This record gives sequence, C-alpha cells and structure tokens, in this order.
Amino acid sequence: MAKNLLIVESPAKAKTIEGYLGSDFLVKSSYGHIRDLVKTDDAIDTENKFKQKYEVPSDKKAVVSELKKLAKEAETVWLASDEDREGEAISWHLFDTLGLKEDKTKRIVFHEITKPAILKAIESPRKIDYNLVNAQQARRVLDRLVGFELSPVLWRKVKPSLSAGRVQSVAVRLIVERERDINKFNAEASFKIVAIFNTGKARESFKAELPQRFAKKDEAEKFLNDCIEAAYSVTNLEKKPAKRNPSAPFTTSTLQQEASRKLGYSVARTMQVAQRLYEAGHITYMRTDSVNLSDTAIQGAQDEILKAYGEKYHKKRQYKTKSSGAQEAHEAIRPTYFANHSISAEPSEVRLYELIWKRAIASQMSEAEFEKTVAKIAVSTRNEELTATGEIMKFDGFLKVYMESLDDDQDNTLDDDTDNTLLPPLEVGQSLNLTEMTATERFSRPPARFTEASLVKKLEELGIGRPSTYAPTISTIQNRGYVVKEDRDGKPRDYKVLTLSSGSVAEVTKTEMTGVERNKMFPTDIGVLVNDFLVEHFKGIVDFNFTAKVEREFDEIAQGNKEWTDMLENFYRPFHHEVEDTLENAERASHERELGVDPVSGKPVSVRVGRFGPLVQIGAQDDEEKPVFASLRKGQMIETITFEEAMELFKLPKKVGEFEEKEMTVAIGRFGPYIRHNSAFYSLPKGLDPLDVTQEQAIEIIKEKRQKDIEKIIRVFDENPEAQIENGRWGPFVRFGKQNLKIPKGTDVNAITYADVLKWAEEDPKAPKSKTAGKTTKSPSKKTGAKKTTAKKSSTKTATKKK
DNA sequence: CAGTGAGCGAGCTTCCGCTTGACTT
Repeated sequence: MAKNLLIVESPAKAKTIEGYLGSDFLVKSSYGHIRDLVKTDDAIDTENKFKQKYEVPSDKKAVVSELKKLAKEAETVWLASDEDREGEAISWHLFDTLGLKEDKTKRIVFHEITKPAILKAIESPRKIDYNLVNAQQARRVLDRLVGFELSPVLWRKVKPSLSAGRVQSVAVRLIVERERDINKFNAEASFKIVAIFNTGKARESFKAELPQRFAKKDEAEKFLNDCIEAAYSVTNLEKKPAKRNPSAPFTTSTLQQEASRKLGYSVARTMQVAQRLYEAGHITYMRTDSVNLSDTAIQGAQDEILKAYGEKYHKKRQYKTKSSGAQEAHEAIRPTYFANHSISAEPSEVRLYELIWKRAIASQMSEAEFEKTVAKIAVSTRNEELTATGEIMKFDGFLKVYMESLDDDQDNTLDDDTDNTLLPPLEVGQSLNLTEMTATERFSRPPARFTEASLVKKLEELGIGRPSTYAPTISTIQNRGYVVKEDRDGKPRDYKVLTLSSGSVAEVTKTEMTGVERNKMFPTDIGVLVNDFLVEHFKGIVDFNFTAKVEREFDEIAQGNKEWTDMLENFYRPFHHEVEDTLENAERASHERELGVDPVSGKPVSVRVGRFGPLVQIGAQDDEEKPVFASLRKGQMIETITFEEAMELFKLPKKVGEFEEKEMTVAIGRFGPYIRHNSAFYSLPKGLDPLDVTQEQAIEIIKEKRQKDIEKIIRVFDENPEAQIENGRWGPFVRFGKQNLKIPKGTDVNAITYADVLKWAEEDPKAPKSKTAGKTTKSPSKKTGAKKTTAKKSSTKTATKKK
C-alpha cells in the first residue's frame, strides 16, 4: 500500500500529478467539497454563535468512504486542495470528516500543475489555516442565511418557488435596470458629414469626415450648399506611430466573452466544451480568475513562437490581474502543450482550443506597430476642417495569430463606421477634388442590452460570483423565469441622406431597422416584480457593492483580524429584523396597472401578473360577468404596454374559415403567428399580418406546407408506410410513427433496411416502452427516478424528517 | 344557535461554491 495519500479537488488533476510522483504516492480526488450545510432550516443556529450542521451529501458518500479507507492505510495524508478560501475549507472538511490525525496530516499548495511546483510544495508543508477556513464559513453561512430567509419572503409576498440570493438578485437587478435605461432613452438625431476626395490621379480617392455633427438638417444642408463652390486643400499632415499590445491569456470570464463573440457559444456551452478539453489533457484548468502563466508555460510559448514565427515576434510578458476579488489559485487558461497549434476532436472543441491557443500564444508576442496619418482638409467657404485618417500596419506582431473582438457596448456613443484605411500620398498645401459629399442622419444609441457573456463581465467587475458559478448563475436566473434570452425583431426607422454631387444637393429618405436584438437578456414581468420588491425592502442586500463590502470583511477574518461570528452577528441581527418586518408589514407585491376603459363594454382594462404569467383583463374580478383575459406576447411588458397594444391582444385567436370541413384559426404563439387546422400548426410567412389572413390565403399556406413536407421525404419503407427517411433541419433522420430516430454516424442512407429501423427504434432511449411495468413508487417525482442507486439514503432521510 | 373571524392543515419550494458524471429532452 502507498505510504502517502495526496488529495486534490479534481480527478483530472490527480491523474496528472500521479505521473509526477513516485509509487510512494497515491493521488486521489475529493471531487470538490465533500460536505455541505444540511438542507433544512436548522442548518445554522443563529442563537448560538452560528453553529453549523454539516452532512455528506448522498452523491459524495462513496468518495468519502473510499478516502477514509485509504487515509487509514496511509502513513501521511497530504491535503492538496486549491490555495484559496474554498480550497482551505475543503482541506478542513476532509481533515474533520475522514478523522485524520494532526501529526499524520500535511497541508500543501501549488498554483500550477508542473513537476517542479509539486515537488517544491511537498518540501514545504504547512498546517491548515483556520483563519482562512473561518472566512469561508462566514461566506457560506451568510449566503445560506440570505438565500433561505429572503426566498420564503418571496413565496409569501410574490409567488411560491421563487428565489433570491446575494449573487442572483444582483444579476437580475442589472438586467432590469438596463432595460429601464433603454426604455427611457431618447435617441437624438444628428447629421454626419462624409466627403470623398480624389487627388486627380487614378485610384487615389479617400474618405474624410467632419469631426463635429450638425444637430439640424438645415445646418447640414447649408454646409453642403456652401461646399458646392468651395475649394479644398490639405492644411496639415501628421504622422505618428501607434502600438497595440496583446490581451492577457484567458480567465474563465474572458474566455466566456470571447467564445460568445467569436464562436457564438452560450457561457454554459463554453464551459462544457472547455471541461472536455481539460479532461482530455489539452488545456489547463478552465475555472480560474488568474492571468498568470507558469514559468514552464512562458518558456513553452517562447519556444513555439521562436520556432513558428521567429525572434522578432517574441516578447516575454507577465500579466497582473485587474479584478480585486481574484483568488488566483490556478494558472490562466492555456494549452497544455504550445506545440499543438490544433487538436483532433469534435469541431466545437477544436474551435475553442484554437481560440485558447491563439490567445495564450499572442500574450507572449510582440506588440503590433502602426503608423497613423491624420490629414486636415480646409474648405474655402467654411471655417470647419475635415479630417481624414489612415492607418498602416508597420509590423503585425501578435496580430499574426490573434485579434480580440469588441463588445457591442464598447462603441455606443453614435453609429460609426470609421474604417481606418490607407490614404494616398498627400502634401501640405495640395488641393483636392471633391467626388461626393453626404450628410447622413444618425442617431445616438441606447445602452447595449446584456448578453450572457457581458453580464458575466459586469458581475466580475463588481466582484460578484466566482469562475465556477458564472454559468450556473446565468442558468438560474433564466430557470426562475426572471430573465429570458431571446431575439427581438426591431422596428423600421427613417433617416435622411443629403448628397452633394455634380454641383447640386439632393435629399432622399432611407429606412433602417432599429432595436434588432439577437440572443440578448431581457427581464420578465416577474423578474421586474421581484427586483422592485427586493430593492424596496432589502436595499442593502441587492446593492451593487454589498458583495465587495462583505468580501473586505472576509479578508479581515482570513488575516485573523476579525472574529467571523462577530461579523455575522453584525450582519444578521439587522437583516433578520428586516425580514421579520417585511413579512409582517409589506403588501403583496403587484404591478397591476389600469390602462383605460374598453369603449365597447365600458369596463376597465388592466394588466397584471397572473397564475400563468402577465395578462390583460377587461372587467373587474368581482363583476357579475366574468372578466375576459388575454396573455401578453413576447416583447410586451406590464410596465410599458399601451392601451392600444393591449386591446389588439383580444383580436386573436381568430377563425378564418373552414378547410376540409375543419375550422382554421389564426393565433400567435411562442414562435410567431400560425394557423391551426385539424390539430396541426402552420407558420405564417413573415410580413403577413395575422389579422389580415383570408380563408384563401390560409388554405394556400396549408397546401404549401403539406407539399414541402412531402418533398422532405426521401424514402418510405415498403414494409411499413409509418417508417420513412426524411430530410430534417440537421440532415436525414428516420420517422417511425411518433418516434424520431437518429441515423448513426457513417451510415449510408440508401442502405438502411427496415430491420435497421426496428433495431434503432428498440434502442431509442426515448422509446415509449412499457412505462408502467414494475414502477410502483408512490411519489413519481423526477428525483426518485434519477437516484436508483441511493435508495437507502432516501429512506434514511425521510426517517430523520419525521422526528 | 347561527354567523363570523382566526388559525390550522401538510407537504413542497430556496442560497453560493467546489467538483464530475448520470440522468432526460
């Protein structure tokens, strides 16, 4: 048996480290935390120094008993969890739960998984740092108290099953407030002047712009008119060098942002793919807030850059973290081997790997060098000067491999399409010919809505949440129904363009789409309702600086300058008082709004959140005649819907006639307007107003859809017409009655036999097999099905609950 | 004795951070 048992948090890490150490060491993983507060309300005794009740959750029982056994057999147990607050607590929980002995236990730490780093760590073991452990307990207890006292307030005052917490409630607040900022934003129009000049020589035309804009069309028109007779000349030429530095290698948050911008991945997808890369040994750990690279990594990157691009492209760089809450227990995210420019894996993994490789390599490369030229151009009839800028790259440096994308909101002042292109050779005093000049009406832009990734960025800036929780938090606030991620169509908007060419000024009106959104975060009515309630009654908790404030106190605890129970005492007493006070005195939260009076019935029209979501209602609850209801549609909210929009909702669903002796109904659903006929759904073509659909049009749409469905069928099996091969959205699949079957990779579609279909149908996990057989459980909840292996545990749990 | 108001029933939901599978859709 091994003399030494070394415990780390991640099994992939354990495997790597085992390779570095000799056979004297057995390396195992705790799979993160092994203990947590019990789920019940008595987990913390607030009257008795916040004494906690911990338990080993059922899915950790096996790990704990194995570690216990191995620890007993080992001479020395090395606790090698991460070097941060949570890691220290994991070590302490292991020490306590496994029943380790003080003299047989050593605590070690390392920030990078390299052989020298580990050997060095083993040479300098220490004891568990109980100040750090206490800081973690304070964090854990505070989060539980906040979450488990606030949530029940919401159940009572808003709706059951809702949740609130230090992190999620602030995330929702950010989205709600951004939405309000956008709603109250007034776009201001101004006219932007762009001129195209030429020097008289072929292919030597370029663009210049007036730095200032005109607020009024008249002013812009006057400028263009003044320019008809004007002469133009270069008054000033300035050339200056510019440099651009590469970004630091990825952290969890920056990886999520770039994968979102460049690859269109959700934050959850990014983490899933990164996890696979990590487990396959392609990249270092993906949950990190550090931009630091190990010495071996810096050397590895240097070797690769010298080999692939030459010395001129290399520059050794050390990065420092910007976010204050960072705990830096790991390295930055980087490829394990810089020599692998790419890997062979699933396409999603390859793309993410290449992104990580490029970013890490670029971070050790030299800066890109530019020469920027700014030319000022005088207009003889006006005082203003036009500006032309050109930029040429003198040396590409890191741009040879990597160029970071910009956020939408990094350029939100005014619509802009300044492209820095090449200028022809110019001289001061040189006169220029005007090819064309335009004055285009542009509008100031509202603040950008959050994407999942830009929300993560904001949370990180505020020090809220950790790398391991960004993705789950984003999921939670969507699962609770506080926010939705969706597309919005936007509205057309007219703008004017004045053009001066061939000596006269002409005006045209053009149309652009505004407010088009893709994959953005929008608050729901329930999200707004909960947020406003929390902001009104628990301002301190949903304050953007709350986390930063308590983090400072956690740091003091970690340094041994503060008692963790004192800190909690100071926080909890007033907080709990607010909870009690709110439960007792606060009104039920409601956002009911009266919109007006229905001209037909003379009854009031109002909007509110109902059992199944936001609704409009004509008539009052206590009327003799029952009120009429309609649900709000995608994009409509209680706060902003108008009387006219609300009344429109009652016009649908609408019958549009009969076809094949069945009624046709037009309505708007989750995916847009549709016709329902004989329990089948037919989408309306874009641009057709559902209110205008005639019987003839509806029949036409149904027939067209049927025809298209027929065209999708590749083959029908002779043995059974219910079985057919169809062309689907992602390629061919087999339709077998109500089952949709995947065709296994590499199968020749033409060679599929009916026997194959029967076999696949049998193997299909979704197959509607004999469900009723054998299952006699009284509570058919999701959990009972999922936890077959832990039947024992659930029985003990119910037993403890009874007492 | 009838009507009214208050309380109870009986079980559920929920936090944040650290880790992977094992599930279903």
